[in-house]
Amino acid sequence: MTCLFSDQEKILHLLKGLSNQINPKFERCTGISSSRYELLYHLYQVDEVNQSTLQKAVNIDSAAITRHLKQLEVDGMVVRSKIASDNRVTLVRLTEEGRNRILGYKEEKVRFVNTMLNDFSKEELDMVTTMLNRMQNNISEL
Amino acid sequence: MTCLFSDQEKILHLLKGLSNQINPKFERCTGISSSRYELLYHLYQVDEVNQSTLQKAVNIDSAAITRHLKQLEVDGMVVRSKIASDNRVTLVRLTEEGRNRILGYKEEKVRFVNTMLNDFSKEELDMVTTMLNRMQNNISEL
DNA sequence: CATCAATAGTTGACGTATCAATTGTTGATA
DNA sequence: TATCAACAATTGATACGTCAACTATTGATG
Repeated sequence: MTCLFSDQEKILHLLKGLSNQINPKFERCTGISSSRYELLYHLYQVDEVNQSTLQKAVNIDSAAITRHLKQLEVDGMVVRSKIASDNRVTLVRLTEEGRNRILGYKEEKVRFVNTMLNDFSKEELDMVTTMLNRMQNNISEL
Repeated sequence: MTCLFSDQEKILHLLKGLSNQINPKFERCTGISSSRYELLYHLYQVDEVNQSTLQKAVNIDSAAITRHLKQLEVDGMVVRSKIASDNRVTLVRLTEEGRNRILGYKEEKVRFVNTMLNDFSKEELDMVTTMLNRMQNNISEL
């Protein structure tokens, strides 16, 4: 089965395939979805934020943010509260429970990424990073 | 807003963000989803295949394959037929219509990938390709 | 001060991917 | 030949992400 894709096209295919595989595997390995993890981990660092800055940090649609946070609140990982000075915004913060659990997830995540990037040198890591960033920039205004 | 992620973790984040952006943009630019495109394009090359080999080529879940092909059949891009020698398999092939349309999509796709990889040298393309392949291998048995 | 554009968050509709379970068929083997 | 494991395709449940439309609030400008 020959492949008539150009090099460029192959990269698109690879990218798609890789990230389709990552999500389920990440969750199986760590016990949490990668989006949820990023939300929690960001909260871990900043203590308290409103949703829209959280949205920018994690870079997924705000509709998805709302739904994730609602579920994380049900799960007791997160509390949401209104702020008096501006009734539009809702602040989000980790609960004690969430703060504790995130540490376990973090460990599993590190194990996961280390497996994935197991044989990568420091230089290679830098290279992929900048390349992925360049791709992102190149399509950012489409 | 400082970022306490390790280099490895950033790559995961980038990968996710990139591929989340790619899918909607690809569809806006080309007029077809990237999965559908890959299915059609593969069919264009092989003339006729059964679904499971198509599934392996495109590398998405067989449930998704079934649904895509059903819709593509409704859209008149594809025909599915049974084979006498083995009643389990269904063969898929492009219609004339599909065969014509894929060419237009192909052009738009090439334009899209060229934009995304606009400033990449041949060496860089090779490098990303092998790196993405390595990552895929590294997580393949998780 | 009234109006109106901008902002924060939410909801609904939709597309797509996964996994698990199911149906129907085939082929090997006891 | 009857049984049973393997296989192809399908379906149902679930999760995630996007976009577009909507609500409520805020703040600036006439």
